[in-house]
Amino acid sequence: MPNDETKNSSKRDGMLLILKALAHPMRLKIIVDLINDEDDAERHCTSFGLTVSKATRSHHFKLLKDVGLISHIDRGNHSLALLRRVALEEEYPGLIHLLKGC
Amino acid sequence: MPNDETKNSSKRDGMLLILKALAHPMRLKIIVDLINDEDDAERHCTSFGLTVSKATRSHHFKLLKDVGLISHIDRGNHSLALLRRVALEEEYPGLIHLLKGC
DNA sequence: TATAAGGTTTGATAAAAATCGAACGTTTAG
DNA sequence: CTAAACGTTCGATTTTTATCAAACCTTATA
Repeated sequence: MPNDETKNSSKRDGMLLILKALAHPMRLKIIVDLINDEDDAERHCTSFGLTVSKATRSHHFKLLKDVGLISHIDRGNHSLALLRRVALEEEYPGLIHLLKGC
Repeated sequence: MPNDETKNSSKRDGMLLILKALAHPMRLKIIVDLINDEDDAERHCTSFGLTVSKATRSHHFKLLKDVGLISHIDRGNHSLALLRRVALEEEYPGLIHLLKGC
């Protein structure tokens, strides 16, 4: 059974990944846009107005998915992003509210 | 008068700086330690158990101060860090609570 | 099924951050 | 006042992250 130090440290590691993922202007914009869309609609990856190559765009969405901020529906020639709102609220309570105003 | 887009974007810029500052294991540990110290004591920069050179340590504390997470009292041969708890709670409500558990 | 329209992966390059040693500054102790 | 102790700044290096073009993959459509 892990002691408190271990528990805290692993929890902090997860938080660190989230913070790293958010610490980039494009990725932060994506997440904030998704948060501010109350309808929780699936969004095309191209619908965020990002002015980078598709390779770079793909890189950022993969990163956001890998840390659990979004789920990512891959339909081959069609890529959709969806905020993991409920899961995030449970795992990192307050995170969404913190970013909401941005 | 700035429109919403401008307002949001500058608010997001501030948030981005905070997120970047927190997106490093040492800096996150420093802030979480300060948050979990309910007494809001001033802490020696050496008291966080960071295993880096003093130049690097100084670099991280400067960064945390520059984004407003801590205030930094420089007494020449003595450096103290203090969480800007009230200001942070006002400017980024929920941030401290979010990090508290880590 | 062939082709077009995305998205992803790979490999290379560019940009940003972290790190350290050395030189310097400031305070305190002797 | 001098030396010791500690923090900061500077310059150079290393490590990490971001970026893109090209090749490839997946789906939809003619």
